[in-house]
Amino acid sequence: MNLRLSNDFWLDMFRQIVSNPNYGTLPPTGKCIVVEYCSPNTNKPLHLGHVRNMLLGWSVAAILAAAGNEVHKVLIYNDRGIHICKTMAAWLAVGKGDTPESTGKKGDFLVGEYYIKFAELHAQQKQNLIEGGMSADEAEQATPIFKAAQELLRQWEANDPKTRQLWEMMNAWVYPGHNETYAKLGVDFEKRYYESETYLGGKQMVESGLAKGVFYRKENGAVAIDLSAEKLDEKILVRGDGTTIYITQDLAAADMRYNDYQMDTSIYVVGDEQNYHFKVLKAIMQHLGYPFADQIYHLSYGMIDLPTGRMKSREGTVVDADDMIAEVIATAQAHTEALGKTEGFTPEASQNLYRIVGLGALKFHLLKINPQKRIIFNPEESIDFLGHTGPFVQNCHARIQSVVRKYKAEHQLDGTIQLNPTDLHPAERNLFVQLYRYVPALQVAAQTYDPAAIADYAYQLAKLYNHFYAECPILSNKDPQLNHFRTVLSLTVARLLRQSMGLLGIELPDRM
RNA sequence: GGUCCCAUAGCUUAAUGGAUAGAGCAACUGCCUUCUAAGCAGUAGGUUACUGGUUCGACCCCAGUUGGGAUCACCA
Repeated sequence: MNLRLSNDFWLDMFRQIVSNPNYGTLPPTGKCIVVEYCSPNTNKPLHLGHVRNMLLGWSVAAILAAAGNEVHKVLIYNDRGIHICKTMAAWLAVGKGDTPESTGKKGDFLVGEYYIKFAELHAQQKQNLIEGGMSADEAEQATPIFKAAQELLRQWEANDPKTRQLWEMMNAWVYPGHNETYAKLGVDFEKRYYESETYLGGKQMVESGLAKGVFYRKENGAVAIDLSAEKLDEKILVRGDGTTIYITQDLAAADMRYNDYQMDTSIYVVGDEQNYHFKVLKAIMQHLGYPFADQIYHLSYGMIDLPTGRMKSREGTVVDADDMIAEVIATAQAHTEALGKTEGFTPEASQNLYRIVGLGALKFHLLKINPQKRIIFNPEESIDFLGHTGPFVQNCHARIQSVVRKYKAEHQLDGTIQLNPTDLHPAERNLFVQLYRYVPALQVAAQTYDPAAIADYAYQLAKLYNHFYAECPILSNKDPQLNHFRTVLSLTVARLLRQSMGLLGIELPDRM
């Protein structure tokens, strides 16, 4: 009796899901959320750490939007500063006028080469100075290449036209390179901020903070705030010489963002090495009385390390995003060909499948893990395509589409379900329950800013479907109503698979 | 030294304070003459780092210990 009532309930629930094309989209909350993710420097290509950052940020934005929020995705470019000037100095020293056009190299990679070149030149020159009798500390600041970089920074800040021109030229090489990587990964930004446009704005905020008595001036003219009540100590906001520092620029950027969006919540997807920085940022914004300050949220994620330790771009030990993407697509191709899955595919369709499966594997691999956990990436070991993976879910979708194609070749699908609840198979009932759990899963993911909750949902759904698929014939029952019902069930599972995996930025192929 | 994060099976991991801690990989056994085997079914593998505490009940909350990581610039 219990079972029967229960089956009635679930069958009714299923009918509602089938007849509601908007199932899984939550009603508007009226809240405006800005998500900043990926804050690259313009002196090198994007690497695997950025990939985690971008996938996480993009996915959280998608989840929040599905949960009924107005979401704006933004990016900030660290396009100025000593790191850029180092690259410029190296290019002036040994670049021989090379450009992406003249070398045929992708712009961000070409610029990145000079960042490494700078480190090499600096190390050499430092060694020479030390051999000449200078102390290591002194030599660190005294190499000709370092001095050239410092001079470029001074000239940049003084608006020297030639320096600005060089800077703009090299940055202009980087942006198309990064854009290509964003496109490959399928991430996008509504608005791009540039530090070169925000870094001066902090001074006004400092003035108003001083006027409000939130900040105070030290003996040497530096401006500070006392955050010892928050266990964050005293923070300097402006140096004794009147120049601003990193935190001040971020305050200015936050202020500018508020002017642009008047958001209720501001999310920063940034690595956990900056936990302290964002605590300070939030505390200062609270002291300054910004309405959204309490809703500043640092979505902190763990670094991706190599088995040998941290990736260091200066030492050339980084895994470049482009290489990673290319490799995972190549691996997808090898697996797919070994399984003979692309018979009858056009070359274009095959390439597209490799791309979808490769990226699916990569994205699922990075998003299924709780963001705060650090990931050790071993380049020797390729990413899995079996078991708890993106391709597992993709394959489930493809086999559903295959069954549905066969049904549609012979019959009409009208979506009506005629089934006696007592005839419900346990595997079918389990699928009903999992379909119903989509909304709670989405709510949890939105509340905790955690795509892993969605990845787990999609995996569970695919796993339950595969069990059903093995247990229950879909097309070969004597009862045509049963065939129809199981096809509708399959279609609905496919829909929720697409919906959930879509929140992770993962496409699902119709054949694989 | 101060602050913060992490620790679950050999490996990677899951679990609003509530049922026998759930998966995947690796290992072993079965299943393609019916819908896609990137799959399914099964075997084996756990003192949830350690010690206490709170609770009717703790992987989960609290305190301490150990191990790993991050951070604490008038750097970014």
